[in-house]
Amino acid sequence: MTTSPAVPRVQFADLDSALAALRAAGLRVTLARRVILQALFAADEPLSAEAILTRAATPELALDAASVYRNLEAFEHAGVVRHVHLGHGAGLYALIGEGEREYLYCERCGATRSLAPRQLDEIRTLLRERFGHATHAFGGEAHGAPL
Amino acid sequence: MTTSPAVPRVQFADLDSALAALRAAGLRVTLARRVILQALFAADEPLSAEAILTRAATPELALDAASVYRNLEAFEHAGVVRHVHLGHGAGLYALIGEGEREYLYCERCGATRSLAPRQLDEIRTLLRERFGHATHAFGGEAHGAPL
DNA sequence: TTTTTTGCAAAACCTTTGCAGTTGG
DNA sequence: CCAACTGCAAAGGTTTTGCAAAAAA
Repeated sequence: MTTSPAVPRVQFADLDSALAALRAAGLRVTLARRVILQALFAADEPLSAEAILTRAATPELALDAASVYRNLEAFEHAGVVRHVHLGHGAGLYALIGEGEREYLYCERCGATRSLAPRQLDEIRTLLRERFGHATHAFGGEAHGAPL
Repeated sequence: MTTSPAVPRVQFADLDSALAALRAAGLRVTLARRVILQALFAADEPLSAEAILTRAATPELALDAASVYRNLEAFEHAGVVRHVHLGHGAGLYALIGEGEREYLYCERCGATRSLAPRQLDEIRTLLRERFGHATHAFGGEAHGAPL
């Protein structure tokens, strides 16, 4: 696998729109919230609270786990992130909105495959037809062929 | 909703075949293992370790949580149960084998809908065709119309 | 008898909560 | 200024691990 260091792939929409969503939800924009969102925007996969803490910690900012959890919950209420579980580990948080991704997790090998939401449209339709569910944020787990 | 107390619904195959599977995997058949499996057979939904502990505890048997976890892990290796997560709570354990069920969990209302495995055949096929997964033990989470 | 399994206790994780001090609007 | 937010510390819930006693084969 090769990487393209000159053209960093921008996976999600901009940070400012996420901050605007926070303001719209009546939340204040703080430094802690900025760096948490930046960590999520920089990653192209869901992050655990601990992973966010690690990535957002800088010499000058003493971010605490409690704040990360409290903020992620606030973000979830504001419709900015969603809280998912892949496998048996800690909960993970992923950005919602423009550029949002869906995830397929392999229980056998632990790999996570990132999908565009549209790639699950057929499955969503089938679920709705068969079981009456208008599924959003579909988070299935599969095991079988490695991802 | 009405119940039929006179005809208890037998949801899964027999306890003896599960015990045979344990022996086949080189595990000993102990009283603790018997009562854990009985609790799972008696329930028609996945149970948490704590739920199993509550249901399996009797005045004469001092079953411990550590034993429940150790045994559920052993059962999983032996192919007798599977370990799933529905929502954000504790892990749940469900029987595998004849009479096995699949579960659809509503993130909005918390309800769990039990399905016959065949009811997911179409979705399994679609997943395999689109993403190359021979999914077994499909454990999707959905939210939308209440279950 | 030999190995596995058990209960108990302690620890490891992950997450939540209380509180006094700080910060954003 | 005032309500919202923060770090710190402590607690809560779930799961794992170490070890000597008990039970299965």
